[in-house]
Amino acid sequence: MAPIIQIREMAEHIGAEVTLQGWLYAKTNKGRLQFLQVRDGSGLCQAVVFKKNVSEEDFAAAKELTQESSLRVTGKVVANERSPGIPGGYELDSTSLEVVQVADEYPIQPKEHGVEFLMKNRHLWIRSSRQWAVLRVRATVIRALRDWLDSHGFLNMDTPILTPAAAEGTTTLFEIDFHGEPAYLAQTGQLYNEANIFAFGKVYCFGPTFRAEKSKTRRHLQEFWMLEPEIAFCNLEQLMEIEEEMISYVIQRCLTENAEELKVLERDTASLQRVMAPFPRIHYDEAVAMINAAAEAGELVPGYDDPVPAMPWGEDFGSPHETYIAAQFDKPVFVHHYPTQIKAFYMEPEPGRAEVCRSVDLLAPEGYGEITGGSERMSDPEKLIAAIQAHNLPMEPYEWYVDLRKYGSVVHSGFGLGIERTVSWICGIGHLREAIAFPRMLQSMRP
RNA sequence: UCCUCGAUAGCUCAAUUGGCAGAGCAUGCGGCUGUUAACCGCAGGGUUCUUGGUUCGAGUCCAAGUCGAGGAGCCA
Repeated sequence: MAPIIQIREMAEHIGAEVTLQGWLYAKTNKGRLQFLQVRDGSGLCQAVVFKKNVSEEDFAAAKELTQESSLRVTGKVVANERSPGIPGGYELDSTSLEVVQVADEYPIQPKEHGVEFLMKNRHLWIRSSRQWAVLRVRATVIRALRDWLDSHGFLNMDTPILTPAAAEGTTTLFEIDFHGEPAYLAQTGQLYNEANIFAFGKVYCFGPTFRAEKSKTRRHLQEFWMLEPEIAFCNLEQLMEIEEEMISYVIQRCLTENAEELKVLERDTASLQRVMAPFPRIHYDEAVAMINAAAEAGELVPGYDDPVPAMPWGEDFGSPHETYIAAQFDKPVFVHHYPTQIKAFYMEPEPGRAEVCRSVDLLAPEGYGEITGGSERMSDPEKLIAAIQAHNLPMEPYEWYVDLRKYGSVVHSGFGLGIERTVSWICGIGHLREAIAFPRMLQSMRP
């Protein structure tokens, strides 16, 4: 019996007889010669079936195979420059074939399809090579993030998904019935992580978060995965260093571990190779000045036909503003010190200039938008209570949160990183829905 | 919530001013020893999103609705 191997390891078996097990991705029938494109989850390999090299029955069986039929195919691994595949350059010179199931007529063809059709068939679409590549990059991103954090003294702490109150008060939440009491699906684990750091120093949580926003754009999902590190004895400047080191590491890991996937996606890797710390940093004041200078000069938003709109100091950036700012740099750019009034209550105001706070967003290049948002947290209990009251939030749900500042309060900071946005950026794809296997979007949660 | 666009064969699309419903791919049958979304021949495949209206005549024009896409706001 030939050993069963994964297509990814073909190169290590040149000249050997092996068995591949997988599904038929595509087939070309040339009469006495058939080319079977077999995918097994790890890659894609062409199995060549010559009539004279296999039994009558096996040759006939190969002829009956439809797209996505499951099979096992045995043969000799041959290096051949002409062979397509992931990775390319190897093929299987088949000697025998076992059909597991002949698939029904498969709806997705190797050609252009519309979004609606593909989303309706998402359970099948994930088998297609582009989707397969994106989701493998996603796995690498998550693995690399965890590796970096785990090896830099962070402890993984899981935070609750069922929560009694809004963490930030502003965003729309999914309300559920917690045995007669209203509860909400978490939109962040941050407040709990702030408790965790006083026990463990440096922590991160990673899990799904939920936003019931009426957003219907390529940059929004109703359910997305967020990584949230939180660090004790860490100020805003130190936070930015952590972010840029971690993200540079993740990009470089993807470049080495997912070279084949990025090739499938036809991603321009030169722009990713530039993503090395340090990243440029600009103050909110500076960003507003850049935007208004561009607006005055009549510059267009990169990628759009609309001019950059002017904005008054004190407002949050609109989507066109973010796109314009990010396009001025060839690396991700930090924008820090946003106006206090547009940010969450727990952010530390800048000493001596309380109208701005010690917050920072990281904007990805190429129009991929905000991929992290973070800040130095308020560490004085009296100021925190005042902030909660100023935002008209109820005191009771935050009592434990204020408590943290009474027993050994320290300067601390943290941020959240959106996984789907990061994956979309790395893969160069146009919509977040492709960066998660089964996206939840406004008016769409099937399959 | 607002703005813009769209819906025709299983899929992707075409159909001139309102005048016979079309093609490619997929499917079935046949052919082919190097295909890369192969190619060649033959065949089958339609409630033109729904409802109403205008007209001798509507895929095409009008109205309402449904569904989808892109964008704004908000955000990661």
